[in-house]
Amino acid sequence: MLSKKTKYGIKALTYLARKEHKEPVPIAEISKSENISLKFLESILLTLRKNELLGSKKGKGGGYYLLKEPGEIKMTVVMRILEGPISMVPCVSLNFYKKCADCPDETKCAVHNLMTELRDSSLKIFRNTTLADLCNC
Amino acid sequence: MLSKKTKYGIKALTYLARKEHKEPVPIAEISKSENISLKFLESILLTLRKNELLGSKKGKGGGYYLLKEPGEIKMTVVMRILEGPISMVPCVSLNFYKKCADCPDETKCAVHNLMTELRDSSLKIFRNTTLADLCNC
DNA sequence: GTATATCCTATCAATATAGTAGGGTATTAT
DNA sequence: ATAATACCCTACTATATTGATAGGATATAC
Repeated sequence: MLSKKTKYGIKALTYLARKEHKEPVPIAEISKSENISLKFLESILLTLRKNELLGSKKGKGGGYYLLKEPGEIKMTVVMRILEGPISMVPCVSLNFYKKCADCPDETKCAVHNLMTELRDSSLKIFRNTTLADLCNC
Repeated sequence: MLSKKTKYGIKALTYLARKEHKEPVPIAEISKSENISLKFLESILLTLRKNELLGSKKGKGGGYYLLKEPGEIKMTVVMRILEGPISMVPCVSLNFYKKCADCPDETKCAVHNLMTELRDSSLKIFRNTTLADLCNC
């Protein structure tokens, strides 16, 4: 299952991307528009800022804004920040690889091979999709 | 993340599929060979039996066996039994559809559209992969 | 200085996961 | 028949994650 964190994060990013002007958008505005709990959204946007997807401005007239053009933001990056590894098992992860304790030979493991295929197809989609693509829905 | 339940289930099914003869295989044998906790594996095989993927025979010389040819068992079926819906969000699920409470228009939802694409590519893989394919690793 | 808004930490209830424990029941070989 | 084998079922538990909520600290515009 996709976590609400990721779901809300993508929705928030899309909301920001749809704004043509680059002025900071307050959390409350996104929260209201997208029906997301304010405090929960706050922590999500904080994560996105710490991972250098968003910039922020404090005080009156402050809020969050994209640091790059929507067309420059790939979903691989977004997914890894919010949801974690693209792979469903650590033994096929490119960025978070970890050997299975129970599995003597990865190349002969059915799970490993199936999940490798799955990861490849997921990666293909996430790599070829940017925030800009998601705005044209 | 893929649950251990699914991981172990697939490994067990593959183990059974690799046996050429059709004699029942005791849980203990699979458990030992695949390094899976006996009791946990027991509950997994029980699930697979209840979902008509496996048959069982009690008593001495008993055990579990496949009810169909490995080439007849698609991974869509296996995954839905063990892991649940293929889709990462209910609003794009074919078999477990549920509308999102927070989302007024699915067709304009970035998450919905991204996850639909993802589901399609996952389905394609699971539909085109049978147990027989996983044995040739 | 006050209203606005982000930033940061801590807490919490609910749920799922990955088992473990222990016994009960059915079947089969002998 | 009976002992051995293996399935069947229920309940429990420890741990982690999720999806929040609460409260205050800090920065900025006016």
